[in-house]
Amino acid sequence: MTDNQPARVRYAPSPTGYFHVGGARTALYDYLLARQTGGAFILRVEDTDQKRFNPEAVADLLAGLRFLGLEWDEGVEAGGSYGPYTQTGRLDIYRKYTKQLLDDGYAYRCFCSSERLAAVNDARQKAGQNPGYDRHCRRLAPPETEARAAAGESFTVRLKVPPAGSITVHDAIRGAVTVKNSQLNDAVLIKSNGIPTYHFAVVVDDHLMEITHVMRGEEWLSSYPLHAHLYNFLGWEPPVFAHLPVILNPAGKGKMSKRETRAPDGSLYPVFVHTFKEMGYLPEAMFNYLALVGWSYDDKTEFMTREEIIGRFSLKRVNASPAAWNYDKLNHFNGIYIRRLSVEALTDRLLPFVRRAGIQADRDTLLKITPLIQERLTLLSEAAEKIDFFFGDDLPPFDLALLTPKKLTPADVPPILQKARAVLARIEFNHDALAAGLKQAAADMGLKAGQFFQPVRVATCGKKVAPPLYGTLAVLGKETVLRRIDQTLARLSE
RNA sequence: GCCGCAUUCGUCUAGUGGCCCAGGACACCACCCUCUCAAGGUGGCGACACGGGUUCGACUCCCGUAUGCGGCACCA
Repeated sequence: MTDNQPARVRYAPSPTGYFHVGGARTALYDYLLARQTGGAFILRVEDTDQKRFNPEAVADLLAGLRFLGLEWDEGVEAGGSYGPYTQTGRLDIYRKYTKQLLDDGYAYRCFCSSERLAAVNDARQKAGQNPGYDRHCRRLAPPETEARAAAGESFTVRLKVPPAGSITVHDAIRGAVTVKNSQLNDAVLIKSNGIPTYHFAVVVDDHLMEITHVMRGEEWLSSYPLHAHLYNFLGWEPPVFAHLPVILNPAGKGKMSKRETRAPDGSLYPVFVHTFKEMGYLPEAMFNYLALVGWSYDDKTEFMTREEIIGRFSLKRVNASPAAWNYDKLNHFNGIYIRRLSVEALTDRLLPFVRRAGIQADRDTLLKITPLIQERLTLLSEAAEKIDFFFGDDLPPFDLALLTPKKLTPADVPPILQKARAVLARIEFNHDALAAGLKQAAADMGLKAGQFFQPVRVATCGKKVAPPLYGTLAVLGKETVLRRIDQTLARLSE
């Protein structure tokens, strides 16, 4: 399927917020390419923005990647021979290449104050020009700038963009993109605090870590030409670049929010990986769906195993246009994956969700209940409210009006329950016997099965919508079933 | 404002000049199955943004317009 050499691919988020689906999709594609080619998936943390750094974000990121099964071979916590894998640990390295750029005349020191920069920006915009820096310090002679720097004056280091001409860059998804150099700014490479900007750090790190494919969000496409100049000035061969389209909100209008919002009905629209996990989305369903947000294999194949996706993934088939996140479709995927699980596996995944909901469930009992709800689940978290009545001896009070089936009256209910009780008392509690007995009982009373079953269901489960009756009664057991029917009958006669 | 990217059913997509009066999936609707709810089955609704070219022939190529998105920070 692939003719690629082993790829070294990195996921390099900046830890400023929780791990969301956009980042997860990028990490997934990185992982796929690395696994497909037998290469390495590397995790690097871009913490050059000290102001927005959030230590909680790193933990959330690692947990999210592990949940999705995107195990990395190298990087944070995994180690490797290209470290450090956190940018603030690489300051000496950046210093070395800054000096090289300065010495070669591809960069210069800038002493402008932020006030002046802001003023220049305003003036340029008012004059109808592109906002940006006016290259004021670009003409300063190196001996002078060195002296000022040595004297302790604060400065940044800027890239010396070629004054004329244009540059053509290649994107694996979009093809060639040409930009005039006049559109480019003399971007800051090193901030006055000595820490590199993203632009500089990413180029140095990717090169030194021998990254072969850079996948990142589309928002970086505009600065790609800048990075390309940097590769040229440093005399390095650039890796393959692929700018992934943004993920749109479900309406397809505008970017998917990086904050979780609620629908008018109060339900949550998750965007963080940890929230999807808490809601009971399966990692395999997320993996499959995420792969399809922007990529497709052919005109009809959608359900694929991890191995199949790894084998079939191709950057050439990544769409250049943005894709809307479709919760309905993800839910559908999740339901399919839940149904594909073995009863044992589903039970094990359900157990923590059920217990978290406050139900004292034991695995053996749950094992018997799972088959009854397996094809009725979209999310693992939905199980609890579907099976709560299986636990505890007595039912919490329910609305007696629920007992009355369509076309019948409340007065019809007691005779039905009495008939059901009589039949249930004498038959064995297995599926076939229950089916035969209850159907016969309905026929004896001249009722449709549905009419006869409703009071029985409500009296034993406490709700109108419940798993199939025969299986439910069998799990509940004769003793509990008869007692609950008696209790309902008693409430009705009060 | 300037620059860049994108534009097929409501949504995700297939389609690389004739196989397409456009195929699949989610959602929606109807019917079937059925003890409720699901699941499953069958069928239906529904799209090439617009205008010019190029060509015997354009969803596919070119130009323009419109719309959306991104960038133009000592944030990533």
